[in-house]
Amino acid sequence: MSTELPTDLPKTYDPAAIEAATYKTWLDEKCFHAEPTDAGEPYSIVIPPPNVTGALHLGHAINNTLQDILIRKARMEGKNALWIPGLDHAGIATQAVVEKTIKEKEGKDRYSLAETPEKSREELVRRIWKWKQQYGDRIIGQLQRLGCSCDWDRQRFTLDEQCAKAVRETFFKLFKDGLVFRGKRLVNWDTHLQTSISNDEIYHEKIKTNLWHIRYEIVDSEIRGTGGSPVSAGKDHGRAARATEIPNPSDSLRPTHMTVATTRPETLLGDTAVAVHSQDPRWNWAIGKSVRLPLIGRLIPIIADDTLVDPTFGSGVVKVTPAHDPNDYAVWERHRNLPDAIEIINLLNPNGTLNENAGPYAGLYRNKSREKVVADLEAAGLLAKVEPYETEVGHSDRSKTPVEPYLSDQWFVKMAPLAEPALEVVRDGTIKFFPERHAQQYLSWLGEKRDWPISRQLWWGHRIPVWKKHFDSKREFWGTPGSYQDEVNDWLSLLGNEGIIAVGYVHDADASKGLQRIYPDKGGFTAYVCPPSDIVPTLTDTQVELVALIEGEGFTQDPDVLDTWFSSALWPFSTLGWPESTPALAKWYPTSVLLTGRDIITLWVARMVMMGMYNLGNAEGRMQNAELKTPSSGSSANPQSAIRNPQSSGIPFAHVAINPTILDGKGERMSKSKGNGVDPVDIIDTHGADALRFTLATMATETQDVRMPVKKDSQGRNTSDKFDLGRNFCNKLWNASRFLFSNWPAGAALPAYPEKEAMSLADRWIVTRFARTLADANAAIASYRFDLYAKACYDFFWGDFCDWYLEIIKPTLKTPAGLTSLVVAVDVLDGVLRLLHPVTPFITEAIWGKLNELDPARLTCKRVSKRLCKSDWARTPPIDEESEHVFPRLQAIIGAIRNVRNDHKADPRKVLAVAIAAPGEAATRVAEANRGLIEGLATCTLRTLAPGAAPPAESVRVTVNDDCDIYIEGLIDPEAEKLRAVKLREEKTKLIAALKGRLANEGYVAKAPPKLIQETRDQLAAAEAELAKLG
RNA sequence: GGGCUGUUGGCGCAGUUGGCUAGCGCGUCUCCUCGACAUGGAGAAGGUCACAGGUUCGAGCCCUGUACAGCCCACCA
Repeated sequence: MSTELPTDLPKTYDPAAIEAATYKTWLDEKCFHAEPTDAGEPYSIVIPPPNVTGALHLGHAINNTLQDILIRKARMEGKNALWIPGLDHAGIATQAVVEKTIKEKEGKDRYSLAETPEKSREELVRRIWKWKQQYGDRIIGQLQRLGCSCDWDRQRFTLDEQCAKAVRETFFKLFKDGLVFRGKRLVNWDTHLQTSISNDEIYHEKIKTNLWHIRYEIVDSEIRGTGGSPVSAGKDHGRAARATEIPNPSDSLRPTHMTVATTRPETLLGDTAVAVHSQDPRWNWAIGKSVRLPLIGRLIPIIADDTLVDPTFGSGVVKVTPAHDPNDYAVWERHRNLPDAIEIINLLNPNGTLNENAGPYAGLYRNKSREKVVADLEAAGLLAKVEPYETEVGHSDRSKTPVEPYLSDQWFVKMAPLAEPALEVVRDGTIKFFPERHAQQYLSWLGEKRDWPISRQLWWGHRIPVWKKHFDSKREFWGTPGSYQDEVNDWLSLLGNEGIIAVGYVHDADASKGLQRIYPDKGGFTAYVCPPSDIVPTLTDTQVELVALIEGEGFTQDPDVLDTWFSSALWPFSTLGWPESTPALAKWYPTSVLLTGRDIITLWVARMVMMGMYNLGNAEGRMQNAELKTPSSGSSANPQSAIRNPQSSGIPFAHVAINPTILDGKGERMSKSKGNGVDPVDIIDTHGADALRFTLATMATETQDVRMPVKKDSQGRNTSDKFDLGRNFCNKLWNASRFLFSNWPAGAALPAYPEKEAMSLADRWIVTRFARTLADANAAIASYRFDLYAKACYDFFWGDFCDWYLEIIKPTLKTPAGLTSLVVAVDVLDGVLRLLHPVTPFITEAIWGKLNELDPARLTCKRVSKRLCKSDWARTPPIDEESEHVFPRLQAIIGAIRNVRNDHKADPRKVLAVAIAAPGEAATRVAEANRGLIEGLATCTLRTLAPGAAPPAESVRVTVNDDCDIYIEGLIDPEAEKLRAVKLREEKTKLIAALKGRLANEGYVAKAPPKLIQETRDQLAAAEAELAKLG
């Protein structure tokens, strides 16, 4: 492997030469594998499982790089660190992609893959598994190229057996607790394929049609109640202002009709209300009255809905067809539990024809029904106006036919009881977001507590473990062998030979009542049963006999599958073996942190918290929840009890770190569907994995998105100059190491680390700087500021270590005296390698190997493992405050001399004579003691002068550190010198004016901290002294 | 429509509880191949911190408003 590096390292770092071999070594030596019995406190992360839809892009690369930084650091800190990798089956997206390729290659749709529908389903699922294998492997390959230190022995897939168990357990638990229910939902219905489709599969087409204005007659009778209060979601619409308080037109002026405009007149057959704005004086007097529905004469209420209705638009009246329009459906939902609740009427058959609710129009297709309705309206004189109109109509991507909003029965999860505790743990700080502002999105979304529709009309996913059977009568139900009602639990059960094989509820024939715990009575009903998860933990293989028992009774399984996010929500514990109580679960749950993008805070993060608390919160956790909800009641409540124990609350993680979104050069989000994703492997090929990782880390600021302009290289790969930053840094690291190695004493081990007294000022300074850097880096990573971590490393290594320290020790390294510095330098390099390893694992591991090769005795030290990834995190060396204070003064002297040289265009090789008049004896001694350092870096010969001594003739003066004069001889360029003096004088004059102004401000002198005022005075004095010297 | 973010030298970005002459990388300009590195070294130029108010002794930072750009979610009878 990489330790077999050639003794003469190549001049330029070549990532390709070491990356693959290094990664293989890590795998071979199981460096990333963790066992619950391993030593160290637990530290764990679960990967946000990438979709198997396609390959990873840079957005995944940044997310996984940051996770790897945390895991590698934790591992080096001696923690029992586990990073669980895995993939998401991504229901809709994956099935759509595979169906599309089948359609393109074979011209078949999913129903015609085999002779029977059931066989076609099996065939499609088989083919998607094949796809999953192919893309899953590619994704894993990408993660490994990136250097991710996942425990590959624990790889999971959201559709694998273990995840299936977690899904079954959770579903049954929810079902049993009455949190899964059957409800109505508008879906996008493809009437041609007779299936629902997702939003992604809809394209919009501009259609020229008409806007029909239809007159509805106002009827004075109230259908129910008083019309209720205006429903308003907007915070500004005053609830206080009642409709009746608004002055109305006098009765005689009130119109007798309302005119509504619609592009779909046929839907009026399903209207169940018309809505107006509560503050609209034209109409609010009518709230609570009714209108007569044209053509069929049904009376429907006039309601107020300030969310739906924009009083400034059109007539200010909107017809409400809850079953056939998403907005109108929202109206129905909003009013559902209010006095002015409205009906919901479905007009559509699955094939797109109107059903019996459409009365005389039943059986007609969309266009035919529209024509007839319009004609009938016209005949009845109820058509006020017809104007041409252009609108966008959603079409199914597959059948190319218009999509209908269609009311269908779906399974839902009741959110309110699950959401409340999940809200509480974020509100009370048990779970923290980084950056904090992202908590807001979580809270506002979860706060709506909208029930979660979990069934999907797909074949790829966890099939819903519910079987149903329709019974015509109670008698028929009791005729089913093994069926009985459970008196205690209030549900029905089916008995097999060995006990209960399923429990469930019955569903009233009246669909609007939903699923309830009622017993079959008159008429027909549907019974829904779910086999308990302890006897049917998965729905595969071994459980088929039990399933057969249920089906033997004439029950059929729901054809739908669960929403992908259902299994994703269980990810933090399903990956650790839940529902079994495994050692891994005990050790690593809750996980330490979740790193993800902000777009899935709602879809994923919130649901993981909910399901974690629901499934793993124990009695103690729940009790604490209860206490928190009523803080005033407990007189003896001590403040400590408010801090919830993460273990008992069941939360899946305490920290949620949100990484920025990567946008392309045009500012658009990278995604597979847009095709603008950049494969990280392309960047790894052009720049190396470490360069990619390092650069991505510097971009992980607290901002919400970063732009990544990419270009094609000569071989057609995507690349970007941005990654030069990381590549150059790696090359610098490589060469600095190479330099130290080339100065290694031949065939000898290094001497012991020197005592402080034996170290030079520069030695002590660089060690101190490293200590500061390490502290900064630790703090940065602890707060998930990966950019600050990378920057601290970069500035220290390049700026301090290479530019200053190595340049200082370079001339002396071959001398015996220089050996001390070499020892210090190598020790700092050792620390730097540890510090950088989490972000640039490959190159640091390679250099580490070389270091061990040169100094095998190192390996006997406890802190050094043969592999850097298994070695200890850097430890903090002592701080030397004196060097920290003095060394920058020497840097300033050198900088000033270099500056003057450059201004005078002196030959860089010309050794100048320089005299320093340091301000005091101590300063003079420091200059003397570091004469070699100054002479070397400023290319000069140095003598020191007593303060105030006469300056050498023909010299250029420059003052640094306020009071240290430097005289540089041998520069004969009066013109340049004059320019310099003029510029300097200008600067000082300006500065003096500013400082004087500040001190003249009475408020400043009176209120600013004294230390600050003194500083200002000192500066003023120095500036005035300098100006005086300039003459 | 709701939520969020950004606006700092040519470009891409830092700037942590307000406090010295606002930093970094790329690019530009001058000089340098002297044995770690030209994916390099030494230096330089370049910014009234989007705009308008306010708070303060003091504002890139805090408050209010405006403009522009963008992201996420929901989408118009």
